[in-house]
Amino acid sequence: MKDDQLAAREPVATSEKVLERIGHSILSGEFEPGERLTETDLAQRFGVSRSPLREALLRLEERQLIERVPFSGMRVVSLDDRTVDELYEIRGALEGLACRRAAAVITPEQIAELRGVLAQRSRALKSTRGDARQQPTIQDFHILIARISGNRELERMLAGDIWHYMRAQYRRWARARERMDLGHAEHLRIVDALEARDGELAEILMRRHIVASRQELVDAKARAEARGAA
Amino acid sequence: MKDDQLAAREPVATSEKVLERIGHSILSGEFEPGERLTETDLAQRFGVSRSPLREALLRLEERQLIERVPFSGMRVVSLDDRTVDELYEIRGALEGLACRRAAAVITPEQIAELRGVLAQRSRALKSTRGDARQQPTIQDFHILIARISGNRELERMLAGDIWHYMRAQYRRWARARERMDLGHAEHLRIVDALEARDGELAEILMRRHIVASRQELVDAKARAEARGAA
DNA sequence: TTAAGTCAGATTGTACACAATCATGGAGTC
DNA sequence: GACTCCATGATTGTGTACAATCTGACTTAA
Repeated sequence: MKDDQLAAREPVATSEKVLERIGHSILSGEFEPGERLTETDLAQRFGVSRSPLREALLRLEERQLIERVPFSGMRVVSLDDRTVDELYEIRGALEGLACRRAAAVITPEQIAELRGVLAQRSRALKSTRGDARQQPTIQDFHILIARISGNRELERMLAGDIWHYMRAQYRRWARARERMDLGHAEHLRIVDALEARDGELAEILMRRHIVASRQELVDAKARAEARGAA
Repeated sequence: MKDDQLAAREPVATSEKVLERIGHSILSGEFEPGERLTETDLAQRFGVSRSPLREALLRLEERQLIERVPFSGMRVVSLDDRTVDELYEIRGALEGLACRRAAAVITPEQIAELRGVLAQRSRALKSTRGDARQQPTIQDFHILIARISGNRELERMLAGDIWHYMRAQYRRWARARERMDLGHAEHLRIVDALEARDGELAEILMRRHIVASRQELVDAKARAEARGAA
């Protein structure tokens, strides 16, 4: 069962199904960033009419996964370095807030749950030899903190597609696993701070963690470009 | 000219025009929160077909201004107290970030611009006798800081409709002007901090300012309910 | 050679008809 | 009397045809 909560009913309408499919195609990299899309092609490709397809595309546009220009065409969003920087900065502020609030209300059971997620992720990391594409619990840790904070709007915001998309572009370059181990240590320290009910510290640690993640992305991209063409 | 920047082209498509109209109707309170809407009625009302109307409604749903349930109906979102609390908390974190970053890069010209906005608002406040509905520059101050911060995604986020809608519900109760004067003083202190390039202080002041605004909303609503039916 | 103008092709935007689904009310039964 | 079932109306979801708009190439003239 996937719907963790809040009655996420299975999609019955065609538009919902095609929305999930296209969204997944973008997030998984099946559609390249910047790739041009046409309604007719997509409709044929997915075997649906243009009407439900359009609905899906409009939603994706509102979620900033595709860009459209009237009467002209549409394309998959390509996040440039500046935008990724900006998004990471926003994410740091939001997750910092989540940590601060979570520290005030967290229960022992929830602490155990957080540690469980980290342990599961650590195991999965070893078994798959660091293949980042098969980590189902990476962002679960962050989302879980947001949920513990009790701020549903914050949780909803941090669960948005744009963040997944941002991370997806990261996976393209990051084959190295050093960062993963470092990240794991940082995660543990965040949980420690939450357990100590030190909201201020937890917020600072989370902000640093996100800054470090962003820095690793920059470095990984630089290395990749140095290998590729320079 | 309204398009401040970024080539906000005038809408040519019917769906864009009807989107603006419905959005304005919701934000202005012409459509009550919780009011039920039907596609057929709205289509007749605005003299358009259901197709462009549906596009507008889908966008509004993604922006959390209306709620839809498949095959059943749709209604204008009604923000309950808890949600407003959560949104204010998020807004505080985001605007705090904007202040922190703006302090690092602000120019004397931009400081003057901020003071200009405050002065204009102060004048408007006197001339219209504190009628909150005719304040075109209230949120301009906040958006301007976000713009100065240089984080375009942050600016886009803080310019979202949901925040306008949240404030709109506030205007319903707030006729008193004490809060406006207090808010004015707080705004001035924020600008002072920005001018001193004290990002940390600016962030703290902005967070407090938003907490105070939220508190005033709670009090105003309590007073209104006490007057009305209690 | 370059520039503007125009025309065709492609693509999106809109309208309308029909199908799928849901909610409400009443009839029937236990 | 309360409950279940079913039919009917209302509402949204989908398919298809057509109109509006844009892009790019080709022509033509300076």
